[in-house]
Amino acid sequence: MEQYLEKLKTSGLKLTPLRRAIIKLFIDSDTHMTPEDTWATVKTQFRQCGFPSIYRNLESLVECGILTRIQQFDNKKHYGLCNSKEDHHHHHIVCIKCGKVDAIHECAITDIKQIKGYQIVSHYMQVNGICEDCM
Amino acid sequence: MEQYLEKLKTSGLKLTPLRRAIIKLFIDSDTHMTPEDTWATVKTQFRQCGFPSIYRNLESLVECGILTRIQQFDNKKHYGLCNSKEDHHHHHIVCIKCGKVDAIHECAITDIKQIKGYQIVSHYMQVNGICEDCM
DNA sequence: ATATTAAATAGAAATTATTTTCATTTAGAC
DNA sequence: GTCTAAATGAAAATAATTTCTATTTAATAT
Repeated sequence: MEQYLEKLKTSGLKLTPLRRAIIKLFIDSDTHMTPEDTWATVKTQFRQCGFPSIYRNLESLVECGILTRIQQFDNKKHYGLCNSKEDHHHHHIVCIKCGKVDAIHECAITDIKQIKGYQIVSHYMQVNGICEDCM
Repeated sequence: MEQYLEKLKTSGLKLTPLRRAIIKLFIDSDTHMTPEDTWATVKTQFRQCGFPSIYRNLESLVECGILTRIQQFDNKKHYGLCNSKEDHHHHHIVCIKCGKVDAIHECAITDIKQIKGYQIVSHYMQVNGICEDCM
């Protein structure tokens, strides 16, 4: 938890009870979640927690590097905890069984200078796999 | 156009006027589009073209390899023409200026056997760049 | 401790995107 | 031409996300 609160502070975001609860939820659940998933759990502790706060916070927490966006092609946003210790470029692997997210530092693109006449600006990579617990 | 119609046939999908128009639109526009973009253009030719047909067809065309899903993190679906000649594993590069999509065959993951105890199942990679025309 | 202030919150309502349902039409095979 | 499963359009429903606004609160300086 400490490392995440540190990131919040660095980004100038306030440590509100809601934010703490969201972060704790991601740490405890160890899976990626949609805004609705998040809200469903958080509202058991904060009876009057609104959707907008969930949506805004999930995005804020991505901005400051605590969460990462996970792609699922199902019309919903998905977020996972970014457990990377380091700050620089990395990707994530997602367990297709339990939804667990892990930072990975393998990256092919850094070696590729030029692609068919394109100038590379950025890239997104998501690896899907099965984690040890789910094998 | 021929190569795409071939893919349709192989997948057992009927060649309807709407499908032909959608494919032609992607060929001509040379950019990725949301269902709404697609509908807006297609309806100039098919006055009574409904949303559901657009949504269904875009997904069908992804299934048979004519289109590919493009990730944009903006709550909309995005589709681009998949111009890969070959059938096997590949990724796409997207021009951040004009939206043009190209197949690329560079792939890092094929070299990586194991990631931190995960068994790799699949991966998605999207490279964003600037194409020659936009440089 | 207390006051201050910009940031964060909840709630309601609005907006936007997507899907379902179903009756009708049509492409492709015979 | 006939047939049949697939595809279509229209309306309505659903689901996801955002906007708006008044209120509250965390963090800072006093």
